[in-house]
Order: sequence, then structure tokens, then C-alpha cells
Amino acid sequence: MHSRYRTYQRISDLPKLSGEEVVLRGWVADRTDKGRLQFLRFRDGSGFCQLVVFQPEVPEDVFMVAQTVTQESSVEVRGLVRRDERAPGGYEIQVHDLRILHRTQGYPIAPKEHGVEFLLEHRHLWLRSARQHAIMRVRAAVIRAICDFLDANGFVRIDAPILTANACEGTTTLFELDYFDLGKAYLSQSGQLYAEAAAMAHGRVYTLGPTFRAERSKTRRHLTEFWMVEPEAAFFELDDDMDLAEDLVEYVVQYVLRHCEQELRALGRDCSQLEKVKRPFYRISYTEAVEIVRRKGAKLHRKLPDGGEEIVDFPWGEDFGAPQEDAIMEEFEKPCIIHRYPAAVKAFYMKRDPENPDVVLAMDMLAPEGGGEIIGGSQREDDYGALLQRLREQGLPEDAFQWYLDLRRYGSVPHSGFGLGIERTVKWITGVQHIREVIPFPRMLYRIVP
RNA sequence: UCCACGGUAGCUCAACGGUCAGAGCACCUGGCUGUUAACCAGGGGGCUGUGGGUUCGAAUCCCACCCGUGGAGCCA
Repeated sequence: MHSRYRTYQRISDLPKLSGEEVVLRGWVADRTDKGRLQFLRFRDGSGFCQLVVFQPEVPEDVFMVAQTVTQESSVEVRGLVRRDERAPGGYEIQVHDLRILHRTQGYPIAPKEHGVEFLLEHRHLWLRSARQHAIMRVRAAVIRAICDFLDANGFVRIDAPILTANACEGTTTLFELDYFDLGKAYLSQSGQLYAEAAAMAHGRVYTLGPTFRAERSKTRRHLTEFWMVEPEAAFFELDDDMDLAEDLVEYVVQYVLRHCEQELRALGRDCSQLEKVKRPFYRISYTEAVEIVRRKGAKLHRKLPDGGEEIVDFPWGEDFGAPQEDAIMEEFEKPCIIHRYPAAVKAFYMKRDPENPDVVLAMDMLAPEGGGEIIGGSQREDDYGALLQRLREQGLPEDAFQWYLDLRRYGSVPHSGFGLGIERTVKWITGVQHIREVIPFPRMLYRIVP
């Protein structure tokens, strides 16, 4: 690609520059030497490559610079690009000149083992490591793939507000703040309601942005601030919604396999399972899922009023927890969609199944290999009276939802959508164990810095 | 919020209630022409999270607090 901004060569271009003299600018990730032969692991943002400095081939002062340069110093290097099997990545630079731009003293992160706390404390520097570099590239690719797919299928990106007056689902705890003279405002936990409004204007839309949950969650799959893409489409019924979710996830996974081969290898990801992620996925009803849970003996731990706990066979009507989801996904090597959940455990805006009023037209997608729940969606209640009744049943403030009810007053149509968690998806695809590694600066219960 | 575990050198960890709290890595010095977390030799580096208690004696046992970790719940 031609760029008017590129004034120097980059590591990502090395295969095309073999045998040529190049000038690169970047940072020394690490160094080691064998006397008169020195190896510098060099990175410039586009990738990593090895610099080789051999004493007889460079001026004495250049050799001294290479010998004394510290980890994470920024440098400019001139040298010959060589193909060499011994070099990580297959190419290396035979250094002719090396200049220090800024000498680093006491870089905190050694190229050795570190604990989580220490690394999170230094997240601003940790991002430079090869592993974090690869994860962020996959994250970028996932978001790119999502936008490509939705744009190509006629979805218009609509950005939802982050400051909102109303709680979306009325269940989870929200971050609250004072909004001038208008009282309390909340950080959005979902752009869905706004996406619904926009879908009545554009037919097919999606929101993409950060969302916030003030839950005191402490697990490897929760963040207090996370990104979500939420497609919403007029005239889509539940089956269309599931088709869309399936198509989108298939596209994203296959896109990453195609475009991030290097990154996935750097992360040590076994891609054989990902290659299987092709339509059709599995699709089972909640009732069928309950049967699996019971068959596999994933019991329910239920809290008793006296503070104790009882362990019972999983009853129809309860929502699945992590143990149940894990039990279900042991059965499947591809994503599985579970649909038609008990109405009592789902949000007020979900439409009842006309064939069974005990369940709603909702669906969740669970990813295999411990990926967990990556999608939650539903067909929305499009009947004014039914929606108003749900609002009242759940004790939600009608005033704040007047505009939302308007969507059912003026040209209401069947419509559906879902939310796909960006971090959960990246975590699954990269095979990373903890969600905090797949967002640049994670916000968690006990962490807001850096 | 509940449950469990942890906090000792810059980092990762060790040390039965008993001499001066150790090791690896990182850092500094020297050696080596192919290193991949190189290796070899030497060197500096500590308010054992905080406060109280038990004891002749506490990193070690007890209590409280602070900080963190991951599991539940909640969910993407």
C-alpha cells in the first residue's frame, strides 16, 4: 500500500527488501551477545526482527553502541536485510550503523516471568511485548471483520449515546453520575434501545462502542467496561436473528484465521478447532439444553433464605450459570445457539413465543473451548400493550421509556437483534485465558489505572 | 456481596517458632563468531503489606486492617 506518511522502511516489509540496505526506526526489545557477535531483538510496531552486529564489520563506536544499548531504548538502524533460517521470523538485519534516539534506564518489565498484578500495573508498557502486540492485532482484526461483514450486508453504523437517563434492562447495576440539573444519569450498559429506534429509520443498523456494568464481578470473563457490537434489524424474526449471528461469527473467525496467521502462531493457538467454525452451528432450545444439563449432572447451587445453600437437580425455569454452560459446551466443538428461554429470567423487551407464553424469543450463543457466552439477543416485543405490561410488571419507570414505547406507537414492526461481546470473542479466538489481556486498558473491580 | 488463596530483594519464589532471611532472573564488571528465557566467573541489592498480641525469641503462631488474586452470583 502506498502511504504518503511512510518515510522509512518497516519490519513488515523485510521479505520484499531481502538483499537491500535499509534504515529502520524502533525499539530494542532485548539483547544478548556472544563476544564479538551481538544479537538485538528489535521491534518497530509492524513486527519483530533480529539485528546482528559483528565486530569486524562495523566501526568500533557502532559496536560499542550495540554493546551498551539498553532494553527498550529507541534506535535508528542501518543495515543489510538477509534471509537466514536461524533468525526468528526468517529475516535479520546485518547492522552497519546504529544510533540511539533515546537511551532507556531501568525498564521495569524484564523478558522473564512476571505476576499479573505487576504486569497490569505496567499495562502501558506491557502492550509493547510480542504477546500483547499479537493480541491487539487480533482484536483490531475482529472489529474490522465485524464492520466489513455488517457494512456488506446493508447495516448502517449508528452510534448510541454513552450517557443515558434510563437503565436498559433494569437488572444489572449501573454506574451513576450527576447530570447537571437533570438529575441522575447512567453509563450505558447497552446501545440496544437506541439501535431499535435507528432500525426503524434505516432498516438494518448496528452500534459499536463501550458499555458499562457496575457489577462487582471478579472472574476471568468480566470487565466493568467492555465493547459490544449490537446489530438490530427491522422485519427480522428470531430465526433471522440466529442466522445473522451465525453468519457473523463464522465470518469473523474465518477472517482472523486468514489475516492473523502470524499472530495466532505467536500466541500458540491451536487453530484446528477454529477451522471447524463454519455453518451450520448447533441450535438447541432451552428445554433441550436443560436435558443436557441434567444428563451431565451439573447441579444447581441455590441460595436459601437462611443464608445456606442447597444443591438440586437443575429445574426448568432457572437461568444457566457458568457450570451449566460449561457442561452444555462439552457436547459441542462448534458454537451453539440456545433459544427460547423462560420469560421470567429474561429482559422485559423480549417477545413472548406465540406458541408458548412461558418462553421468550431469546437466544444466546455459547462458544466452544471455554469461550462461554459471546452473544445474547432476541426478537423484541413489538406490541405496545404487551411491552407496557412488561415494563409495569418489572417496576421500570414508564416516563423514561416513553420514547421507546413510541417505536410501538408509530409503525411498529417485528424486529430483532443481538449483542456480541468484543472481548469475549477475542478471548475465545486467541485462546487467551483472561479477558483483561484482550482490551488495551482493562477496567476491573480493583483496577482503573493505567 | 459471599467463599477460597496470597503479600519476603526491581521481578518470580524459598526459608521446622531458633545463628547474619536465601536462590534464580534483572542490573553492574570480565570472557566467548549464531544467540532464541544463551552460557561461565565475580559484584551491589531487604522497614518480610500495616498495626497490635502470644513468646526468652516471630517472615513463621493469633487478631484486626490494607492491598491483590479467581471462583460464585450478574452477564457480553
